[in-house]
Amino acid sequence: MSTLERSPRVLAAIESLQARHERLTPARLAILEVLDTTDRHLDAEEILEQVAPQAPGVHRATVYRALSTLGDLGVVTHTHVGGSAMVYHLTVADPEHHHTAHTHAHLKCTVCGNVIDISTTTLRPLALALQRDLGFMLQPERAALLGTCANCR
Amino acid sequence: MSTLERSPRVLAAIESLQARHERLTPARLAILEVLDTTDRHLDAEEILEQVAPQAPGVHRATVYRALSTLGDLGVVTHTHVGGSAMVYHLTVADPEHHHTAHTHAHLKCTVCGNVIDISTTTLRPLALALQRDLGFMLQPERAALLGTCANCR
DNA sequence: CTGCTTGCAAAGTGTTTGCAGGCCC
DNA sequence: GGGCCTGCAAACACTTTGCAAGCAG
Repeated sequence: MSTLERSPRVLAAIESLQARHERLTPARLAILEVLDTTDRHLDAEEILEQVAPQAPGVHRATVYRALSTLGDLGVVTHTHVGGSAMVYHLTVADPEHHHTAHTHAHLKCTVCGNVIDISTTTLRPLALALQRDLGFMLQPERAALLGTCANCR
Repeated sequence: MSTLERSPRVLAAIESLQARHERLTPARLAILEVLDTTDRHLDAEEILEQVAPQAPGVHRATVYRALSTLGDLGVVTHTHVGGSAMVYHLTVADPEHHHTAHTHAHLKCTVCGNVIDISTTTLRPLALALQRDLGFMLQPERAALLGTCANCR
């Protein structure tokens, strides 16, 4: 009764899987739906917990392997934000206009640990400067910027 | 014969230790000198290796504990650059003009793994924007920016 | 059926901690 | 000589991997 409603983002992810002849397994589907449902950034452990009701018995290692595969496909983005575990989220924002996928960078408050998303457009000037001066091509969606958030100042 | 030459940076660090009534042990001194000597960013394992000749028998756990203490003192800065181990370096650039200590941010190439230092002045516009728009106070020296370096493009 | 995926368990990194003894101040 | 610091070993958090069985296509 819950597998009937599939969000466009999950459908797009499934298409990506099939386009690359990757198999659509219960574990992978459950992970995609967990990532689609949440608005937070989840680490592997949290994903495992939230996958359990949908697909009982899914193993920790399977979560890691699935996330790795989905990451290779570009369906999922992983970010390592200072000190803690890797966090994952869906890459695709809109299947129809995937060229406008709204990627984002991450701020992490070193006090409360919260992760704040910021649009990559905020980083564009910096990215251009780095490219111009150093030939360094920034991947803004994988940037992890540490600091103190407004609440914790 | 090797402990005779102590760089100003190490001397400043020792002063900081003593000012806080922290003890100057062989392990701590050796770590400071290793960090002072190198121009790279070392992780705990590398520090351990390089400390060995100076202070044989120093244990891994001691390195971590010393780095933690030195970090609390502000003498050492630690940065967690995407995916790999924490890296450490001396904070103080110049004991005479410590208000001009040349802090830096870190770029990491996701292909070759190299860490590139950039001056925090490059990040100033971004820092100001984040502060203005979100009240987020960026700590530029702990920023870890991922991307592709000029060589690996 | 074929072989990609999974579950399980074990190993692999990177880091922290409890405890008894040692050494700095 | 008091108490911080260390060595040791074990625990810890996170992630990867070898292998045999399972299921998607």
